Amino acid sequence: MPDTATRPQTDRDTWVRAATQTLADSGVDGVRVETLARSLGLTKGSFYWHFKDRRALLDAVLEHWRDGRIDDIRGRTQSAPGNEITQLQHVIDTYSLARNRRGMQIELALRDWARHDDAARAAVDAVDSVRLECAAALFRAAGRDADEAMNRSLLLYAYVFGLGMMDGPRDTARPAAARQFIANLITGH
Amino acid sequence: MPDTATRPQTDRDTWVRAATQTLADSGVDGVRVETLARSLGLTKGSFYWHFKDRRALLDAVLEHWRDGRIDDIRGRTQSAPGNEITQLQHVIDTYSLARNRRGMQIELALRDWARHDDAARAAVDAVDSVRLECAAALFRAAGRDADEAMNRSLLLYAYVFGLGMMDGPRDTARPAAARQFIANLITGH
DNA sequence: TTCAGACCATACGCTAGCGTATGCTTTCAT
DNA sequence: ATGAAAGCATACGCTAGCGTATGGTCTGAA
Repeated sequence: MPDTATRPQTDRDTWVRAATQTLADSGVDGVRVETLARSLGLTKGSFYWHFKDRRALLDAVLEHWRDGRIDDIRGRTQSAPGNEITQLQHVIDTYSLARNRRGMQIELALRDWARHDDAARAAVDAVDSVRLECAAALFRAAGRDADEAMNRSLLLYAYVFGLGMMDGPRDTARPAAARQFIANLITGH
Repeated sequence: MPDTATRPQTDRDTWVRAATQTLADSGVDGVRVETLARSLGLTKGSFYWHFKDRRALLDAVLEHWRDGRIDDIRGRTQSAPGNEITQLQHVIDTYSLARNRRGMQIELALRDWARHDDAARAAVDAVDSVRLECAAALFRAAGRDADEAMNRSLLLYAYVFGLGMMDGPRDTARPAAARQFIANLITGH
């Protein structure tokens, strides 16, 4: 019994992972099934056995990303004893630091994709709403009222993604003092 | 004497403008010379008379955008009597409001393009550095020291572009109170 | 008038990529 | 052992798009 639900996924996931990588590097339009096949040492014959068409692959990428992000966010913002602000600052660092560059690349590629594609838009929106809600919960736990909590959350995420966009592939890490100053403005400390 | 410098530009500009429009709507990869030609009621024969190749058109788009932006920014931040903060808040509104959606679409398309293309990266960087410097000058005029001025400028622009990215084609204008709260956090009032 | 050059259309060859059709192996249950 | 299905390769037709070649028209200057 090959795990009637999970087992047949592993091969599909190979394609999904490769597609995600290409997405991060070259954008959606860079995700081509023949190119992907070559980079995997396979051919289209394989691809079209696992997926109906190119669109099905893209949808799988979206689903995979969305679920992974939501799990990650939930794990990252749960269980805050009394140091919610520290936790929020950590969230900022997670996104704005040079490490995790890959995650940011995927974010940016997805968000650009979302400008033309409804499914991508839906995935991004779903993740954003979880992110905003979780961050707002932390702000509320730190004593802010509901409106302010949401506004600060919005500022937080808009800032980190905007920064990722402006910085491009620059590895010039910004001075820690600068990062700290901005983080304090956002969190209010 | 047909303006040996400016006159021959007008026809080229027709292509550049159309390309910029398509860029905003569909990203760089949507800018195709045959498609563009059709939408202009022309053919490739015309295009390849004005441009060496597709790349030349893209470079012209970059140059046109860069010069236009820099002029605009300079005009928008010059001549600040004593109300620099008001001026900065106006900059935030300019970008984050639903109007001027087109400008934001171009920004986002260019910035995504800049992730893979060095020339686009250079154009974006050039504009950003002018923007940041001008905004920082306003902050300094409002009494902030050089470091803080630059940090707040960075926060300001990262926020507006990040917001543009998160909002997508949503026309749900955010409540004025929310926008005001965030603008006050950024400017420090 | 006539000739040059600006401006544009038509037609061509070429490539990348999509999706389909078909056949070859390997595995696994009967 | 054998038939079915999983998993993959090969070969095909088709389209969009690039860049080139070539020829047409129209205008202004000599």
